[in-house]
Amino acid sequence: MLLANAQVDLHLTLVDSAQCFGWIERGGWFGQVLDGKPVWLARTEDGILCEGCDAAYLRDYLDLNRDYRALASEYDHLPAAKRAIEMYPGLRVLNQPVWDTLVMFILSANNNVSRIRRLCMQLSEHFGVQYDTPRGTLYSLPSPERLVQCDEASLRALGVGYRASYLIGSARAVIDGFPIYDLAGMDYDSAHARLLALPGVGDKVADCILLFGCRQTSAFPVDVWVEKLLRSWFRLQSANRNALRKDARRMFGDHAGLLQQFLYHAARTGGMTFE
DNA sequence: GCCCAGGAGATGT
DNA sequence: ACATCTCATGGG
Repeated sequence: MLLANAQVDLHLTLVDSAQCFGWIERGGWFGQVLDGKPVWLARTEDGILCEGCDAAYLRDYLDLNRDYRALASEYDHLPAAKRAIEMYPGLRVLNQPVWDTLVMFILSANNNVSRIRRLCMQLSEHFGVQYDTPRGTLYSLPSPERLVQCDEASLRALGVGYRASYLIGSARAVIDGFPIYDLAGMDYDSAHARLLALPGVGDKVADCILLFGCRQTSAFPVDVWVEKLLRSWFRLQSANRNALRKDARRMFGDHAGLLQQFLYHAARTGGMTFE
């Protein structure tokens, strides 16, 4: 299946942007299991080649139904914001399966991108479902049901460290009825507050789950890079990261989180420098 | 050895 | 409400 006129840089969006950690790259093809289906993507001159899922699903996952030029124009009054969006025309903010997003961002706490990716792979290869395809083998992340069967020691053996108990505890909560699939339909403040009940989920991880897994486009994750850029580029003087989160949402509006991804990437990769 | 990484949780004030 | 500590692990 060919997805025509797709304005997306697969390597930038799926690998470099640190909003997901499960895609593997092999010979120009990108592979991951999405909602129980092994998916392979590749760029051609005409668009995105896709094996394993239909066009509507992929368009939604890659957020291709959104006008990112219009997004940039929402920030005409904030030059640094507009510049960051226009600097990366191939970067999109993904709409990912919420459980996978929860697992990945529990792993992300106080961790670096390359190691998060490695832990995600370890977890998938040991406890996920294996899919053999003509292009190679892919592994899903473990389901909540599989994860609660793991003991803490076996997860620590993979290198996840103190996050082992968080993974098991959040899996338990989901099995016991925590409404992860309702978060997308809730107002932001309610959804954010509910997520804090899960072990391993604080203010920042909750915002990542809402932004990358629940279509809550105003969710604004504040990590070390975002704190730095908010103070430097936007002169915010909020006392701490929680206050920065609230002030940034107020300043950037309903699509604050989409902007956040461009700002984060510009700061982390040096596309825009600090003074 | 040190500091850092898409921080969270526990404790003390 | 806010400040401080600890928690694994690998890389620079």
